[in-house]
This record gives sequence, structure tokens and C-alpha cells, in this order.
Amino acid sequence: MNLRDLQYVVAVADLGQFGRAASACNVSQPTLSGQILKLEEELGVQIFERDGRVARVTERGEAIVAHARRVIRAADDLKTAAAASRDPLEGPIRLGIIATVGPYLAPYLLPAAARGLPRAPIRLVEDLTGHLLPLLADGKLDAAIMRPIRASGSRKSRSTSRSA
Amino acid sequence: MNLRDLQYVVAVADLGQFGRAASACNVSQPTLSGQILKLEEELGVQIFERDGRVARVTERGEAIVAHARRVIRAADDLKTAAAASRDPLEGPIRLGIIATVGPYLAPYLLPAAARGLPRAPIRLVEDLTGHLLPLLADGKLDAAIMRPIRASGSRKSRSTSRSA
DNA sequence: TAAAAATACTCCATAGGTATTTTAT
DNA sequence: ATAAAATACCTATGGAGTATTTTTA
Repeated sequence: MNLRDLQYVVAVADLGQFGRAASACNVSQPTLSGQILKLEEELGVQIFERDGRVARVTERGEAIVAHARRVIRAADDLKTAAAASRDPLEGPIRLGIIATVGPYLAPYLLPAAARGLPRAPIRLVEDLTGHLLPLLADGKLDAAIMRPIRASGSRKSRSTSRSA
Repeated sequence: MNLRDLQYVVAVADLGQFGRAASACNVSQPTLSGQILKLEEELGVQIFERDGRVARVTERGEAIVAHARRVIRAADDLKTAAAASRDPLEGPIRLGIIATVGPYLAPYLLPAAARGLPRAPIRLVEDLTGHLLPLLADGKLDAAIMRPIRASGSRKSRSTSRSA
């Protein structure tokens, strides 16, 4: 059993479909399907009823889903507590940046940061906007410099989750 | 983050030492050490203070440990609920057996079970007593035929967690 | 100097992906 | 006939092991 598996279960319960749950979890349908099948095998409980159109939670599955929500909630609380206890000006600042602007900004940014924030060195992560967004969501990045997605303009947007 | 990592954290908090925690979790010391280090990195919080003699939980770590206990508790509750909702006479009976007696019992056991319990075929797992015990504890086995450990006699002991 | 933890690798289990088939409406 | 889940197969991340070094009372 695994926190990720439980998230898959909750996603299917909420969205009523393996495929939608998979994209909500950013994994492929067979991956999610396989993990849920394995979990059902491991627990010895059929959690979902598949009828080719929608996935319904079985009667026994209801209890599992409810417990899964509690586990995930508790794990989220742990992450929140960790983030809260973390000194935002201590430790490296993990900054995502798209390759287009990385080489231009880095020569200015890094030396300035080294002088201004000696206890919080900047760690650059260069990648596509589409890859940076989930990292930001997962707390793997503190901030990112990216392009706006699905917008008409071309102005850079700076998204941050850290009060630095 | 991972349920197993949280168990490592709780084990260290309880036992005050990485090495002891590792053997309690049935993993090597470097494995447990590495996972805890990685978790501390991921959360951005130093959970333990190492001083070469004992591992103490840091002030910030206390909150993490408390949350970790809740997560594990919730996960255990899920497993318990799953086991409770499972029909004990449905699905394969996973029976551990030591190699010493396996070949002698199997020819009698399996055909008899096939006749008597058609909806619950017996799945034999042959291994050492020392390996069967944790499987039994994890619920991977329903029952096991083993030798008594650390006992003077030599009578076979049948341990079961399933009312079959 | 004698413990305990960290590091350095190697290995393998398994989560994940793509392509395809099966199933049920 | 069509949409969704399961299966088959391959890849790769990362969890785990052994051997070794580093650290600190």
C-alpha cells in the first residue's frame, strides 16, 4: 500500500472514471488501472465496480475510500506542518526557469543572490513550463519563471509560493 | 513521501537510534538512513539531531513525528477495515509452510482442500520460519505451518489469523 | 577508539509509459 | 460501434543491499 495508490482511489471515487482520474493524477490510464487492481488484490476487497461506462464505488469500497481520504488528509497535514515550520529564508531557494530566459537571467541573478541571501542559495531548475507547474504544485519548487499558459499575451509570469 | 518513510521516522523517534530502528523495520541501516535523509530534504525540516551516540527528535521534528503517527494510524485503520470486510471463506487461502514438511503434507492437503473448499483454493508458500513470520504479520499469509521459535520442544505450531 | 550515521557504489523490484485487446453498452 | 478498462510488454526511477568512510563522544 502506498500514499499514491490511495490518491488514485480517491480520484476514481470522485471522478467516477479511471481515465479521468488518471489524467487528474498526471499518470496514464493503464498505470492507474494497474495500481488500483493491485491494491484491490492486496486488500482482498473490490473497491470499484466497472461496467464499461462508469466506475462505481462498491459497498465495501465505501469504507476503504473514506479511510483513504483520512490517510491523505493526515499526510497533507504533515506536509503543511513541515512547510510552516520551515524558515522561508533558510535553505536553498528552488527556482524553476524556462530555458528561453535561463541563460540571460542566470548571470545577473545568481551573483546578486549570493551577495544578498548568503544563507539561501538559489538552485536553478531549467525545464518546460508544463514540467515546472507540477513541480511547483508539489512543493518541489519554491518559485518559477515561466510563460503564461493558454493566454494570448507573452509577458512572463512569476509564480511563487514562498514569501521571500 | 511515503508510508514506509514515515514508519522509519516513527521507529527512530521511538528507539532513539538509526541502527535499532533499521532492524526493527527489517531493513539495513544505510537504507533507513538514506530514506530519512531524503525525507528531511524533501520536507525541508531536520527531524533528528545526530550526535554520534543517540538520535534525538528536534523541536521542529516533534510535529512531524506526531503527524507521521497519525498517518500510519490511519493507514492501519484502512487495512483493518479491509480485513474486516473481507469474507474469510472467499478467495484463496494463503498458507505458508516450511520446506521440511511441505512435500509430505501437500499431497494430502491440496486435493482434500480442492474438494472441501472449492471457492477457497489453497496457495502454498514454502519458506523458512523466519521469513514466514513477517509475511503472517503483514497479512500476506492467512496461516502458516512452522516450527516454534526459541522454544525447547519440537512440536509443530500452527498459527492462524483467519477463522477458516 | 569505539559506537553510530553517512557515503559510494551496485542491483533489482516495481511504478510508469505506449500499444493493443477486451468488454460492455 | 464506441468508449472505457484491462492486458502485454518495455523502460527507468528509486528503494534496498554490501562495503566503506566519516564523525563524535
